[in-house]
Amino acid sequence: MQNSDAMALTAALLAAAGELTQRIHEGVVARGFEGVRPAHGFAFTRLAPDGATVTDLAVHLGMTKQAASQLVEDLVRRGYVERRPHPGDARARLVVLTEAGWACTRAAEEAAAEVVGAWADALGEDGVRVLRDGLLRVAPGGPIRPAW
Amino acid sequence: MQNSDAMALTAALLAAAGELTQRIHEGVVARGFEGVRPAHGFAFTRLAPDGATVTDLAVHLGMTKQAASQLVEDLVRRGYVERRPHPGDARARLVVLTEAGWACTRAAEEAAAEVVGAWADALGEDGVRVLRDGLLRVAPGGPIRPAW
DNA sequence: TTCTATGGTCAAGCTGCTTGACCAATACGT
DNA sequence: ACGTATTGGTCAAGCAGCTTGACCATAGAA
Repeated sequence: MQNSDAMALTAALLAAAGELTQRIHEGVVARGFEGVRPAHGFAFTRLAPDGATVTDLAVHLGMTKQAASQLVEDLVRRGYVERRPHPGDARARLVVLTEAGWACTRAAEEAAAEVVGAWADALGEDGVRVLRDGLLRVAPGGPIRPAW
Repeated sequence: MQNSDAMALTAALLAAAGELTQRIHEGVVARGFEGVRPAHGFAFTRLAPDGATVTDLAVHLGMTKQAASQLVEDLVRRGYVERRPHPGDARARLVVLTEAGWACTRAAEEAAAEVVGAWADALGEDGVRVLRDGLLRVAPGGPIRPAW
């Protein structure tokens, strides 16, 4: 295994991650959701089950809570989430998806499934599974946010 | 294949790409090269063989030529590259690595090989190869720059 | 020659993030 | 109970890295 192969793997990983993210984003936009950034999508996946606090979001997205707070404020203005009082902690506020937020989340999942489906045509369902499992074994809990 | 699996694959890809990039960067810093960003590394891989123009770099990095020009200016100040007159085109300037630039490139390759080596311990050499080949088949020429 | 395209830089502006300061509510120690 | 430290959240200012727009010099085509 040459050193240069390691760089090639890095480039391939970035290319695949970037392409997938970008195409999902395009799919979401094509479904009529404008003004959303990929980062919003990753926020949605954390908010989806039962909502989360700003601090939770910050940890999940790998940014400061101030930045997460700004992101939430942005999503509130766009109508995708709302802040509700937190049951059991008067300091905290529970950020939950609105109906529009849920619709956008579903759109993202559809778009993602579409792209990955195309990948499955090239690699086979098993190939995709192997890919995903390998990645999970090799970088469990890696940062969602890109390093540069 | 569930929709949510597609999102899991996306997350896994970003995690792996982010972790690899980050660890290479740490390895480079640990080898004594400070003030370099991952983006610089990807610039180096384009400059490595025989140098390149600012416009070439911009295309390779997926940014405007103004941004690439700023990046080059930064690298010049740090002593990693220098601008030479372009043989055969008086408008263009050939950006080439200095000795420090080459040293930094080698350091990055070493660091990358180190991390990927650890991955090979978990997946086997073949597993890593399968990973890389799958990625290349699925996203050839994808963007090096992350989408968010 | 003249007209257009290309390589490069300067300047200004914007976006998404950071650091720093601060307030309100909670948890802990005594 | 009380005082102190910790935690959740926001406001404000600043910064890094990128963008758009304008411009100049050289190159290539008509």
